[in-house]
Amino acid sequence: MSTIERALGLLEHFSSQTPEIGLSDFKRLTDFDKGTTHRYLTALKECGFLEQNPSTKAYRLGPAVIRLSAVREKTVPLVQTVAQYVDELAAELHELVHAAAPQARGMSMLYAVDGGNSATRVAFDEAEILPFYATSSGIAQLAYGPATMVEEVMGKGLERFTRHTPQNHEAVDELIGQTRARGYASVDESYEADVCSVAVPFFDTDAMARGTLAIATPAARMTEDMRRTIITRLTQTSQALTKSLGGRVPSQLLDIWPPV
Amino acid sequence: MSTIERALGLLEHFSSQTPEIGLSDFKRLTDFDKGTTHRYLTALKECGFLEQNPSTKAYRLGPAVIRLSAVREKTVPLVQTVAQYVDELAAELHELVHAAAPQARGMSMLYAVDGGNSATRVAFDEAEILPFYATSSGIAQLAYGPATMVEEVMGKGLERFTRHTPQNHEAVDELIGQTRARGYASVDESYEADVCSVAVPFFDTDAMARGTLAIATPAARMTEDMRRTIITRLTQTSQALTKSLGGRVPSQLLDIWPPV
DNA sequence: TTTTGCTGGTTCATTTATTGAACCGTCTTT
DNA sequence: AAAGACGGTTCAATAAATGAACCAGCAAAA
Repeated sequence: MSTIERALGLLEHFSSQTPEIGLSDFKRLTDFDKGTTHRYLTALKECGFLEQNPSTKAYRLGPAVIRLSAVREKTVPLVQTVAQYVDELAAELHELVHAAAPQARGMSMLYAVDGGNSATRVAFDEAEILPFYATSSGIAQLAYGPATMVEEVMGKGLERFTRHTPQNHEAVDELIGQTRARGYASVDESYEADVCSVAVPFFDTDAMARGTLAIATPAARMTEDMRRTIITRLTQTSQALTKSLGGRVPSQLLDIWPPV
Repeated sequence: MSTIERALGLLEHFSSQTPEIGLSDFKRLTDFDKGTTHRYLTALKECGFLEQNPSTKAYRLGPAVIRLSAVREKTVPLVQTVAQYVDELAAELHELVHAAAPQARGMSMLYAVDGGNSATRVAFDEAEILPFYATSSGIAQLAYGPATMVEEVMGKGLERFTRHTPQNHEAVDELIGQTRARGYASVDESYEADVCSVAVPFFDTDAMARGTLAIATPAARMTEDMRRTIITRLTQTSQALTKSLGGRVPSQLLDIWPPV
């Protein structure tokens, strides 16, 4: 792993639970040398990706991420398009609805709405990078994305999250095959205990998965009826979103997904 | 400049005008070796900061900036607070209103609204990093921010943007002094020809400038009356915003700024 | 009050990763 | 057909990165 990747990896430690992180905390989180860590933090700060809280000296995400996010949305307005579809689904089904996009080592959150009105809800963290092989979103992306993404996953070890996490590449391949056969991914309790989800891809102009739409519920609420409703609404929404983005649903899915 | 900083510097080349950039274009923009540039782009892509357009192979900003921006706003909800004040000022004064935050080498855009309803407007680019010494926002930040920021600017060369750009550190010091005396910065036509602006800081709990609010107009529309109105509304809005953020306006400004 | 332990931060001899000139395959232009 | 441009790769030489040891300041424990 290059110096650049090691430094940027520090940014992945921030979340709602850890808004600020000190130098020594970073050392503990990463097992990097403190001097090395300090140099990475200083470089990230110099470029605006981090800033220091003046009173605690702890580091937090800086203005560069706001600026670059605005540039990205201005130039590739994906979140603003996705948002309206996610808002609508969340208002209708009253569960956690989220959109994610692939990056090299997992699915990166784009937009999420917790439409839940129940006492029990699926916890959500926008910092999360969902592993490809252990989540519905990830498996949906692998099933309908470039073959090279599957090859990359097959070349790596599989970290275990719950007792249902796929433990070998054959199991992952089986999930991918299943997803291709039925037009959606549903990998229950594989990444988080007691959480069930369904995900579908949405598509680019080259009919490759550009990202995914997913709905997650506590296991108790994912009845057969609920699952059918979710599948129907996700496949419909994906077709509308793909069309909005000027993308193209691959023909093998047009045969499986009910038309809108 | 470290390898990390050189790599991250590539991200600053994206804007509305350049949504995608190819490897060879990056080489021309940066004068880095093509092999070196490719390695930087690959590392940034691996971490989700860049993605490649499948059809053109050109690079564009990736999903990591969206995710980290969401994390940053969740943990330090500055943009969402600032946005309502900027929206209100833009609707009222019908000019370009923007908020920016400091990073090491300039002011980074947080949020902007072009409230203009005239044929002539100030062009705006959210990718922009405003140099401290040549913009109203930058000078306002230097005047009311940590002394170390002024020292850093004084230790560097001053690039010229227009014929009004301050050409030596004495001139910058004079602008800072003037800003401290009157409670706002107004550095006209120094960064862009024919553009006038006024900026004020807003404050953190330690009474240090956390960022700035600014209004920019074409020179022809910045009449004496307009300037007075802008100054009044900016100082009032900064006090309200600082209060919303739980910050503290320094006492020397409370003597200058009219109370709300 | 003194000692210990923790924080953020710095230094520089040693080590490792980075660098960039030269090269490659593919596609477009002349 | 040849030249030129693109994205991308290789590896000997080079420069940057590394991390153990150290620092000052502050808080906690003895």
